[in-house]
Amino acid sequence: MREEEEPNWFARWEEQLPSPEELTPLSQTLITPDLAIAFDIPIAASNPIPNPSLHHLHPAPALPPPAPAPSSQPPPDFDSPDHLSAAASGGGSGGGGDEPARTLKRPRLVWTPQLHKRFVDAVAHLGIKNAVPKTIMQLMSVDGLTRENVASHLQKYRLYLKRMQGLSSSAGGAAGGAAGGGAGGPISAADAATDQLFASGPVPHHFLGRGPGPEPFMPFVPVAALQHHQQITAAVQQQHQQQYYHQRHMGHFGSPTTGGYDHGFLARTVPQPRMHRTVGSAAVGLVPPPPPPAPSAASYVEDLESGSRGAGGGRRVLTLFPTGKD
DNA sequence: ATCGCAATAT
DNA sequence: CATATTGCGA
Repeated sequence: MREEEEPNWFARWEEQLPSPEELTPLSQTLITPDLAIAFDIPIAASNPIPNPSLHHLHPAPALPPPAPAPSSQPPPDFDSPDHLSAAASGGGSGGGGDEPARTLKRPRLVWTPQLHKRFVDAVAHLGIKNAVPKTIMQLMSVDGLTRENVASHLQKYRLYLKRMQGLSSSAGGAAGGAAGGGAGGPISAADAATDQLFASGPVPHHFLGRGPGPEPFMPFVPVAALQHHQQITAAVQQQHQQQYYHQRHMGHFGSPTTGGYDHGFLARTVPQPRMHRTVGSAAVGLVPPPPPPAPSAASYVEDLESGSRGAGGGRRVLTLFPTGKD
C-alpha cells in the first residue's frame, strides 16, 4: 500500500527523525541560555548537544507512523512542563522572584526558520493525513511547544500553500502545488529553502514595482529536505512591551541589504499573488546576502542564523541559537 | 475531544 | 507584522 517512495528525503529523515516510538526528547529549553541565565533559571546542563547524531535504528520505518491507527502509542514523553520565564513585565511584579512556571503566560513564541523547518519537516514526514497539530507537536519534540502554537502556525502554513497554489509559473516561486491534497497523498514538495529562503531571496524576483505593497511572503513549499541535524532552538520574547521593530518600510526596491533582518514567513490572507521580499538576513552582520547567481531550481538546505539580539537594537528578541554549530 | 478556519486581540 | 485567542462548525 505504499504509494510513493522518495528514498531521498526519506532516508535523511530517518537519520534525524526519531521514530515516534524512540522519539528522543529533544528538550530544548524553549529558553535561550542567555535568557535562562538572565532569569536565574537553572538549565539542565545535561543537554549540551541534544541528539545530533542518530543511531541508525530500524531500517524500515515504513513511512507513516506505525499504524495510523488511532489510539496507538503513548506520547513520546514530554518532560518539564515549562519553565518559560515569563519575564515579568516590569511593572508590577512585586513579588518577584517566584518561580514562574505554570499558570503563567508564556512569551510569544518566535518561529525561527529552524523551528519552522522542524515543523515543515514534521508535516512532510507525517503527511497531510496525520499532520495534525498534536502529532506535529509531538514529533517536533520541542519542549514548550504547545498544540496551539503549532495549530496557529499550521493554519498560516496552509494558507500560504493555498495562496501560491496558482502561481507557479513565474520563476522563483517554485512551488508546486502539492498541497492539496486532500488526503491521501503525502505532500511532496521540497521546501528545503525554508530557512534559507527565509532570509534570502531565492526568488529572482525582479523588484516588481510594488512599493507600498505589503508582501511578507513565505517562501517555501512543503516537503522535507533535511540535511544536517541542528538544534532547534525556540526563542521567546516578552509578551508585551514594545514590539517588533523590523518593519519593511523600504518601500523602494533598491538595496535591501542589511538593515532589516527578519525571517519573513507566511503571508497574509489576501489572495494576492504578490511575491517579493526585501530580504534581509542576519542582523549582527553575518551571513552575507547570497546573491542568487544561479537561479537553478535546486534548493539548498542550509540554515542560517539570525542571531539578532538586543545588542544595539534595542529590543530583546532572543532569537539566538547555539552559536556554535559547526 | 480535536481539528480547521475566520475573526479578533496583543 | 507576527502570534495568540477565541468561537463555532465538522
